Amino acid sequence: MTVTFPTRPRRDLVAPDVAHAVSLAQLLGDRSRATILAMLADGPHCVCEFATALGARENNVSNHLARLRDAGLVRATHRAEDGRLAIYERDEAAVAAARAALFTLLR
Amino acid sequence: MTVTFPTRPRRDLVAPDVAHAVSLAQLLGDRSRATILAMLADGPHCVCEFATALGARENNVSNHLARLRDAGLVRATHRAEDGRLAIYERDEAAVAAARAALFTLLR
DNA sequence: GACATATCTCAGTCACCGCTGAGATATTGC
DNA sequence: GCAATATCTCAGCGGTGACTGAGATATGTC
Repeated sequence: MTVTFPTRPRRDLVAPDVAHAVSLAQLLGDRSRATILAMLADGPHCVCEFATALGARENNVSNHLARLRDAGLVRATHRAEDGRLAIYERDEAAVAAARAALFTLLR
Repeated sequence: MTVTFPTRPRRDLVAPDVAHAVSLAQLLGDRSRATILAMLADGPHCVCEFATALGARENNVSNHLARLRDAGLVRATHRAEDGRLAIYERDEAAVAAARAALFTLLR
């Protein structure tokens, strides 16, 4: 049920801890990173594919991928066919956890 | 089903449009705004309550609320008891739409 | 009316973050 | 070995955005 506003403002309210959800939202709040995550929903991609689709430089994309890696949302693998390519894929468990954290904010 | 990485990188990939989800994530990517939205899940609050809970100044909170208002996520009302108080409540339809947009990013 | 309270607006400042440029590493193909 | 390709790292620059300070408005209280 929804609580109605009391007669007088309350001064004892405690701010909920939103730090985790905020850091996730900051990651999603960039066009490049959001696009990367959306593209990864359809399967793995290499850095050069992101760079082409985004119209961005590869070192720029690499920086964004490092942020996503640090957050655990994606991981890099290498294929035997061409060891130069860094193939990125989503960590589905981490993505599900991120979904849950953001939904808690907007529950 | 998940698509595996092809033999060669593709150069014809198109970046999906994530603009709306990104702007929402930017709104959530700030501790003050995220806290405000989380507090509003339990019912309406006035500006001074947010300011106290956040340890922030009221003009600062007012600025954040203006951002959330512009995005349509919250709206302000005034009670008859004290017309000075601006009581904020969430727009549940807009919040649901925001949830859906962010879910699309992490689908 | 005078004062206090609650909120809003906006210009100015400062810190953070994304992009660039340069250079390094590793792998493949000739 | 040498050149090309793919990626990574990092310092530096510039723009965006959050916080502050000052002032305005509106309402409530005495």
